Amino acid sequence: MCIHCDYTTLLTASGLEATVNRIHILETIGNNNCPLTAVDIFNIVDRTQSMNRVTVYRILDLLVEKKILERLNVGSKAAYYGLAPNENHAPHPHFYCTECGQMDCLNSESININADRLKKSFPGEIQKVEVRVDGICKNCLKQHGN
Amino acid sequence: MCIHCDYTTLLTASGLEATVNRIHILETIGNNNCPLTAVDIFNIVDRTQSMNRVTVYRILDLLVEKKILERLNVGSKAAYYGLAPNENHAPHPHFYCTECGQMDCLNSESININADRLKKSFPGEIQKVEVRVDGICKNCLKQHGN
DNA sequence: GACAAGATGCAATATAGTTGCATGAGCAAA
DNA sequence: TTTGCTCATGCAACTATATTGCATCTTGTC
Repeated sequence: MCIHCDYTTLLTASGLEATVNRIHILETIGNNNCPLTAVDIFNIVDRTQSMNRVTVYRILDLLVEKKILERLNVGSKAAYYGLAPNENHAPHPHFYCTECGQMDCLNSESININADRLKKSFPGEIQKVEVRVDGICKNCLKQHGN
Repeated sequence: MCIHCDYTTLLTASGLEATVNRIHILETIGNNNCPLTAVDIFNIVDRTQSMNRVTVYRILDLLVEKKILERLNVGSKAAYYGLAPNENHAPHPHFYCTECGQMDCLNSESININADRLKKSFPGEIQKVEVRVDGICKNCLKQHGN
């Protein structure tokens, strides 16, 4: 997904050490074209480099806090992680298939959002607006259809 | 929150028995002005009517499936449940305070969403568009501020 | 009342994420 | 190079959330 992001730079720019584990996790997410759960990430990373489950959770938490990753949520299930919006990635909505559980990135132009009204009147601080489209993906529709 | 919805009618219209437990759960959610977690609902209901935890989960799942309730999700935490959009309730976005975990309903006009483009081009079936605003609520801002 | 279908309860289990504490790696001053 | 510090990681135990299987109870219908 991301041939533009230099993970080492991303990490050091946020004041984090660019450790092997962090790079592996970022590469795993970046090489995938859709967000992954912590368990997915652990399984993929652990195939080649042994890494502790807890370390995965801790790195994910840290990178979300530093806004290098974004956490996406969906019905009562595990959170998904993808690269956070940055100069190479516009913020974009996600599609979640309620049949197969697949999460996909949608084009940033596919949905138009205007939160100006809210931003003007809201008495708290707004950090982000997350848009998730739920439905049934093409593949599942095909399998069910006939 | 909802003095307009007749829960018994809502249930039977979906082909469900209007059991005491289901009514209690719907009343609990409807009387609250913001979405609640399954644990919240269990605690509230169980104070007056003894009800099994599992029953709460099962009823919530069922009512979400029948689109009487909607399930809202947030970072790695328990799901929240609110009344689903219907003739008395326009679909609306939600605000989630990352400090205190409070979830609130926003006015349906506060954010303008246009998904026409997606709906035209998307190859699957779109069931709903969920919008969640994350940030820090007024109260938490005040406490932190000074 | 007897029956069937569906609802509920209970115990056990599964899944996701967190915590506390010990160890290890990397860096920097002496 | 050694010492000491800081931060990263590992491991085991734990918590929170949700689900399953099976037994029992309720409700509506005849």
